[in-house]
Amino acid sequence: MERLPPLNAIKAFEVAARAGSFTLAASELGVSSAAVSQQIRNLETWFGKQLFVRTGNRITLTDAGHAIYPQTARALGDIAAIGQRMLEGGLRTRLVVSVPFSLAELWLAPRLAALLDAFPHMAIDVRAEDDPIDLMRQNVDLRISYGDYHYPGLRMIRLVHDDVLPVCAPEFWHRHGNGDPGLTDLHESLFIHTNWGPNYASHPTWADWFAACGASRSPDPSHGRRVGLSSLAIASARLGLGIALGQRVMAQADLEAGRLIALSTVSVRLGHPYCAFMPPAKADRADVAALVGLLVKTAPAT
Amino acid sequence: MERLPPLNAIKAFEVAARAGSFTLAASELGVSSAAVSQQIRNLETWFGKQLFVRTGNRITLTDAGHAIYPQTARALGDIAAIGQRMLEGGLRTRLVVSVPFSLAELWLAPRLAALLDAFPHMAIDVRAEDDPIDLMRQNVDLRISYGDYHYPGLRMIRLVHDDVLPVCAPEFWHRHGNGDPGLTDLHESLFIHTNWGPNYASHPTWADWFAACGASRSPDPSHGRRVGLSSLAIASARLGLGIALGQRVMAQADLEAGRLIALSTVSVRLGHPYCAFMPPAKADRADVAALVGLLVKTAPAT
DNA sequence: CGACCGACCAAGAAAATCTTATGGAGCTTG
DNA sequence: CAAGCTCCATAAGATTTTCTTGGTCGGTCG
Repeated sequence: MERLPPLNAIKAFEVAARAGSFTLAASELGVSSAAVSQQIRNLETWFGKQLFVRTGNRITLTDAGHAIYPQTARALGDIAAIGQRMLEGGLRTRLVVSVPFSLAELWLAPRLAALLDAFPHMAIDVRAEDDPIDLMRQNVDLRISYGDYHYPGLRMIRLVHDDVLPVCAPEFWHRHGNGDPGLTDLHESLFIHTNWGPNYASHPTWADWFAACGASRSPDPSHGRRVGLSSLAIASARLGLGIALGQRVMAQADLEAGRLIALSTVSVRLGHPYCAFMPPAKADRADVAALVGLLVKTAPAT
Repeated sequence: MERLPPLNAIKAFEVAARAGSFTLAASELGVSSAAVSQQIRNLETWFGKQLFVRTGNRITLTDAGHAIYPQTARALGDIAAIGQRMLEGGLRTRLVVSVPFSLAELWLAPRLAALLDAFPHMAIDVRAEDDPIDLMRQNVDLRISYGDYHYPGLRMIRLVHDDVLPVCAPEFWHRHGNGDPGLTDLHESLFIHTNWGPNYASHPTWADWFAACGASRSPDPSHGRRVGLSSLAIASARLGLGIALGQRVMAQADLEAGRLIALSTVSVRLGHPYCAFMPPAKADRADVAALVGLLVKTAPAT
């Protein structure tokens, strides 16, 4: 004894009945019109009754379809409302954002500043932590991570596909530079190497950058300075400690302010983009949407 | 911007919350407990909130789960009710049964008589028609067909896997018989051949029956009588026109009444069972359920 | 009358779902 | 207190559902 009609077919029916067209319904649902057609037919054979009359290329609700439409719309509306209630449930309007350590200061902070300009009363928690993290357990509304692996069930939005380029402080270049954009003759000890940690095997190194230049040089990481965080490489370069292979998004502000200079136009793309992850239900929250919108907008065109 | 939580996960949640156990919920849903576990987790990541607390091998609703349960139950109940309304919609309580020509008289009719004994006021339409038929267009509530091909979306119930055996009228055997259960010496013209029609290539013939006996004989269908309907073969045999390879379910009554005699205990199974098909929603109708129940009950154990 | 639009259909592709098998945590029992 | 049970979690692979693609047909509009 079957009990419940196929729920996704009910959903398709509700949209199609409202839209008055399978094609429109399809675009609302983000699928092809054939898919809607099939779902509707599925429901019709379940009931053993036609729900639409097909007159050539147009559809109209049958009496039976008319009879059940309001109920379907109401029931689905109720279910949609469940998601909303869930969001307000905790009566906590604090927005919790989690970012990797490296992005917190040089990338997220300035953007958050812009957001707070627009919404001065928004309560935001920023948590700096490295993967892996569990959104649910730690009550995180929005997580920024490196990599576009599609975690099952989480909504993902690509933010920026960054690249790295050699940067250093102007004084440093004044003192040590030789004017060669190929950086071929510089002493090995002048380079800052970033150790990305075990989780980030795909990050570019100085060897990658020189290879992109067509040079065979590859400064030995055992000489020179080494830092364990990409934002720290930028900071070190800014302080005149050497030439860093810095991520553009992190160096941007310093470059514009003249605290850093780019030593070449050659850059190497990172293996993956930075992405935002969130539980799908939270994508509807105004504050989450605002922040994601801002982050996407301020991303350089990829 | 996603809008609706995954509906099947909602369904799983409703059942699990009501049952208080994933395992029980799983058996109610007819799936494995792992499936329920996954669906629940799916919903939890969608909301970004736990719905159950897992304490070892036991589960309890969280506050959030408690908060949404009533809504889910109500919404799903509404959707289930849609199916019910659909059934009563036409205010027609007439039960429409469709059977192949061959089954109408000798198989369905006596069973319907039994049903009407029990429910004298039941209004029944019997339609005799061969495949293919379209349940929906022709407003058929229950279709009996040969073959257990699972039509997509229709509920199917196997009724009886019939076999054929040689039968004839007692007087006929008295006149022409030779006492040999192998029927080896009978003249070819005494056999009645059934032409099952183009759709039924798998039906057994006299050749199959003799092969089952281990005999090499195979009466030439160009001699003897030929009929185009299996029930007509039974009727012809009853009238003394020859020896038919009759289906047991059709000959049953005549055999018991002595109007036909079985000439052998050797029988050949049909290629497929007879099955009942119906739109899933109609399986809930009391009259449909009653008829199906009766048909299943009166089927000989297979 | 011809071009376009929208629904249908069938086949293959893609994705969601389920099963199986395994492991662990907490009861219950001897 | 340990052994055995039950029940949930998890991962990998299988299965089934769902979706897309490409093509056809009927109807409508210019």
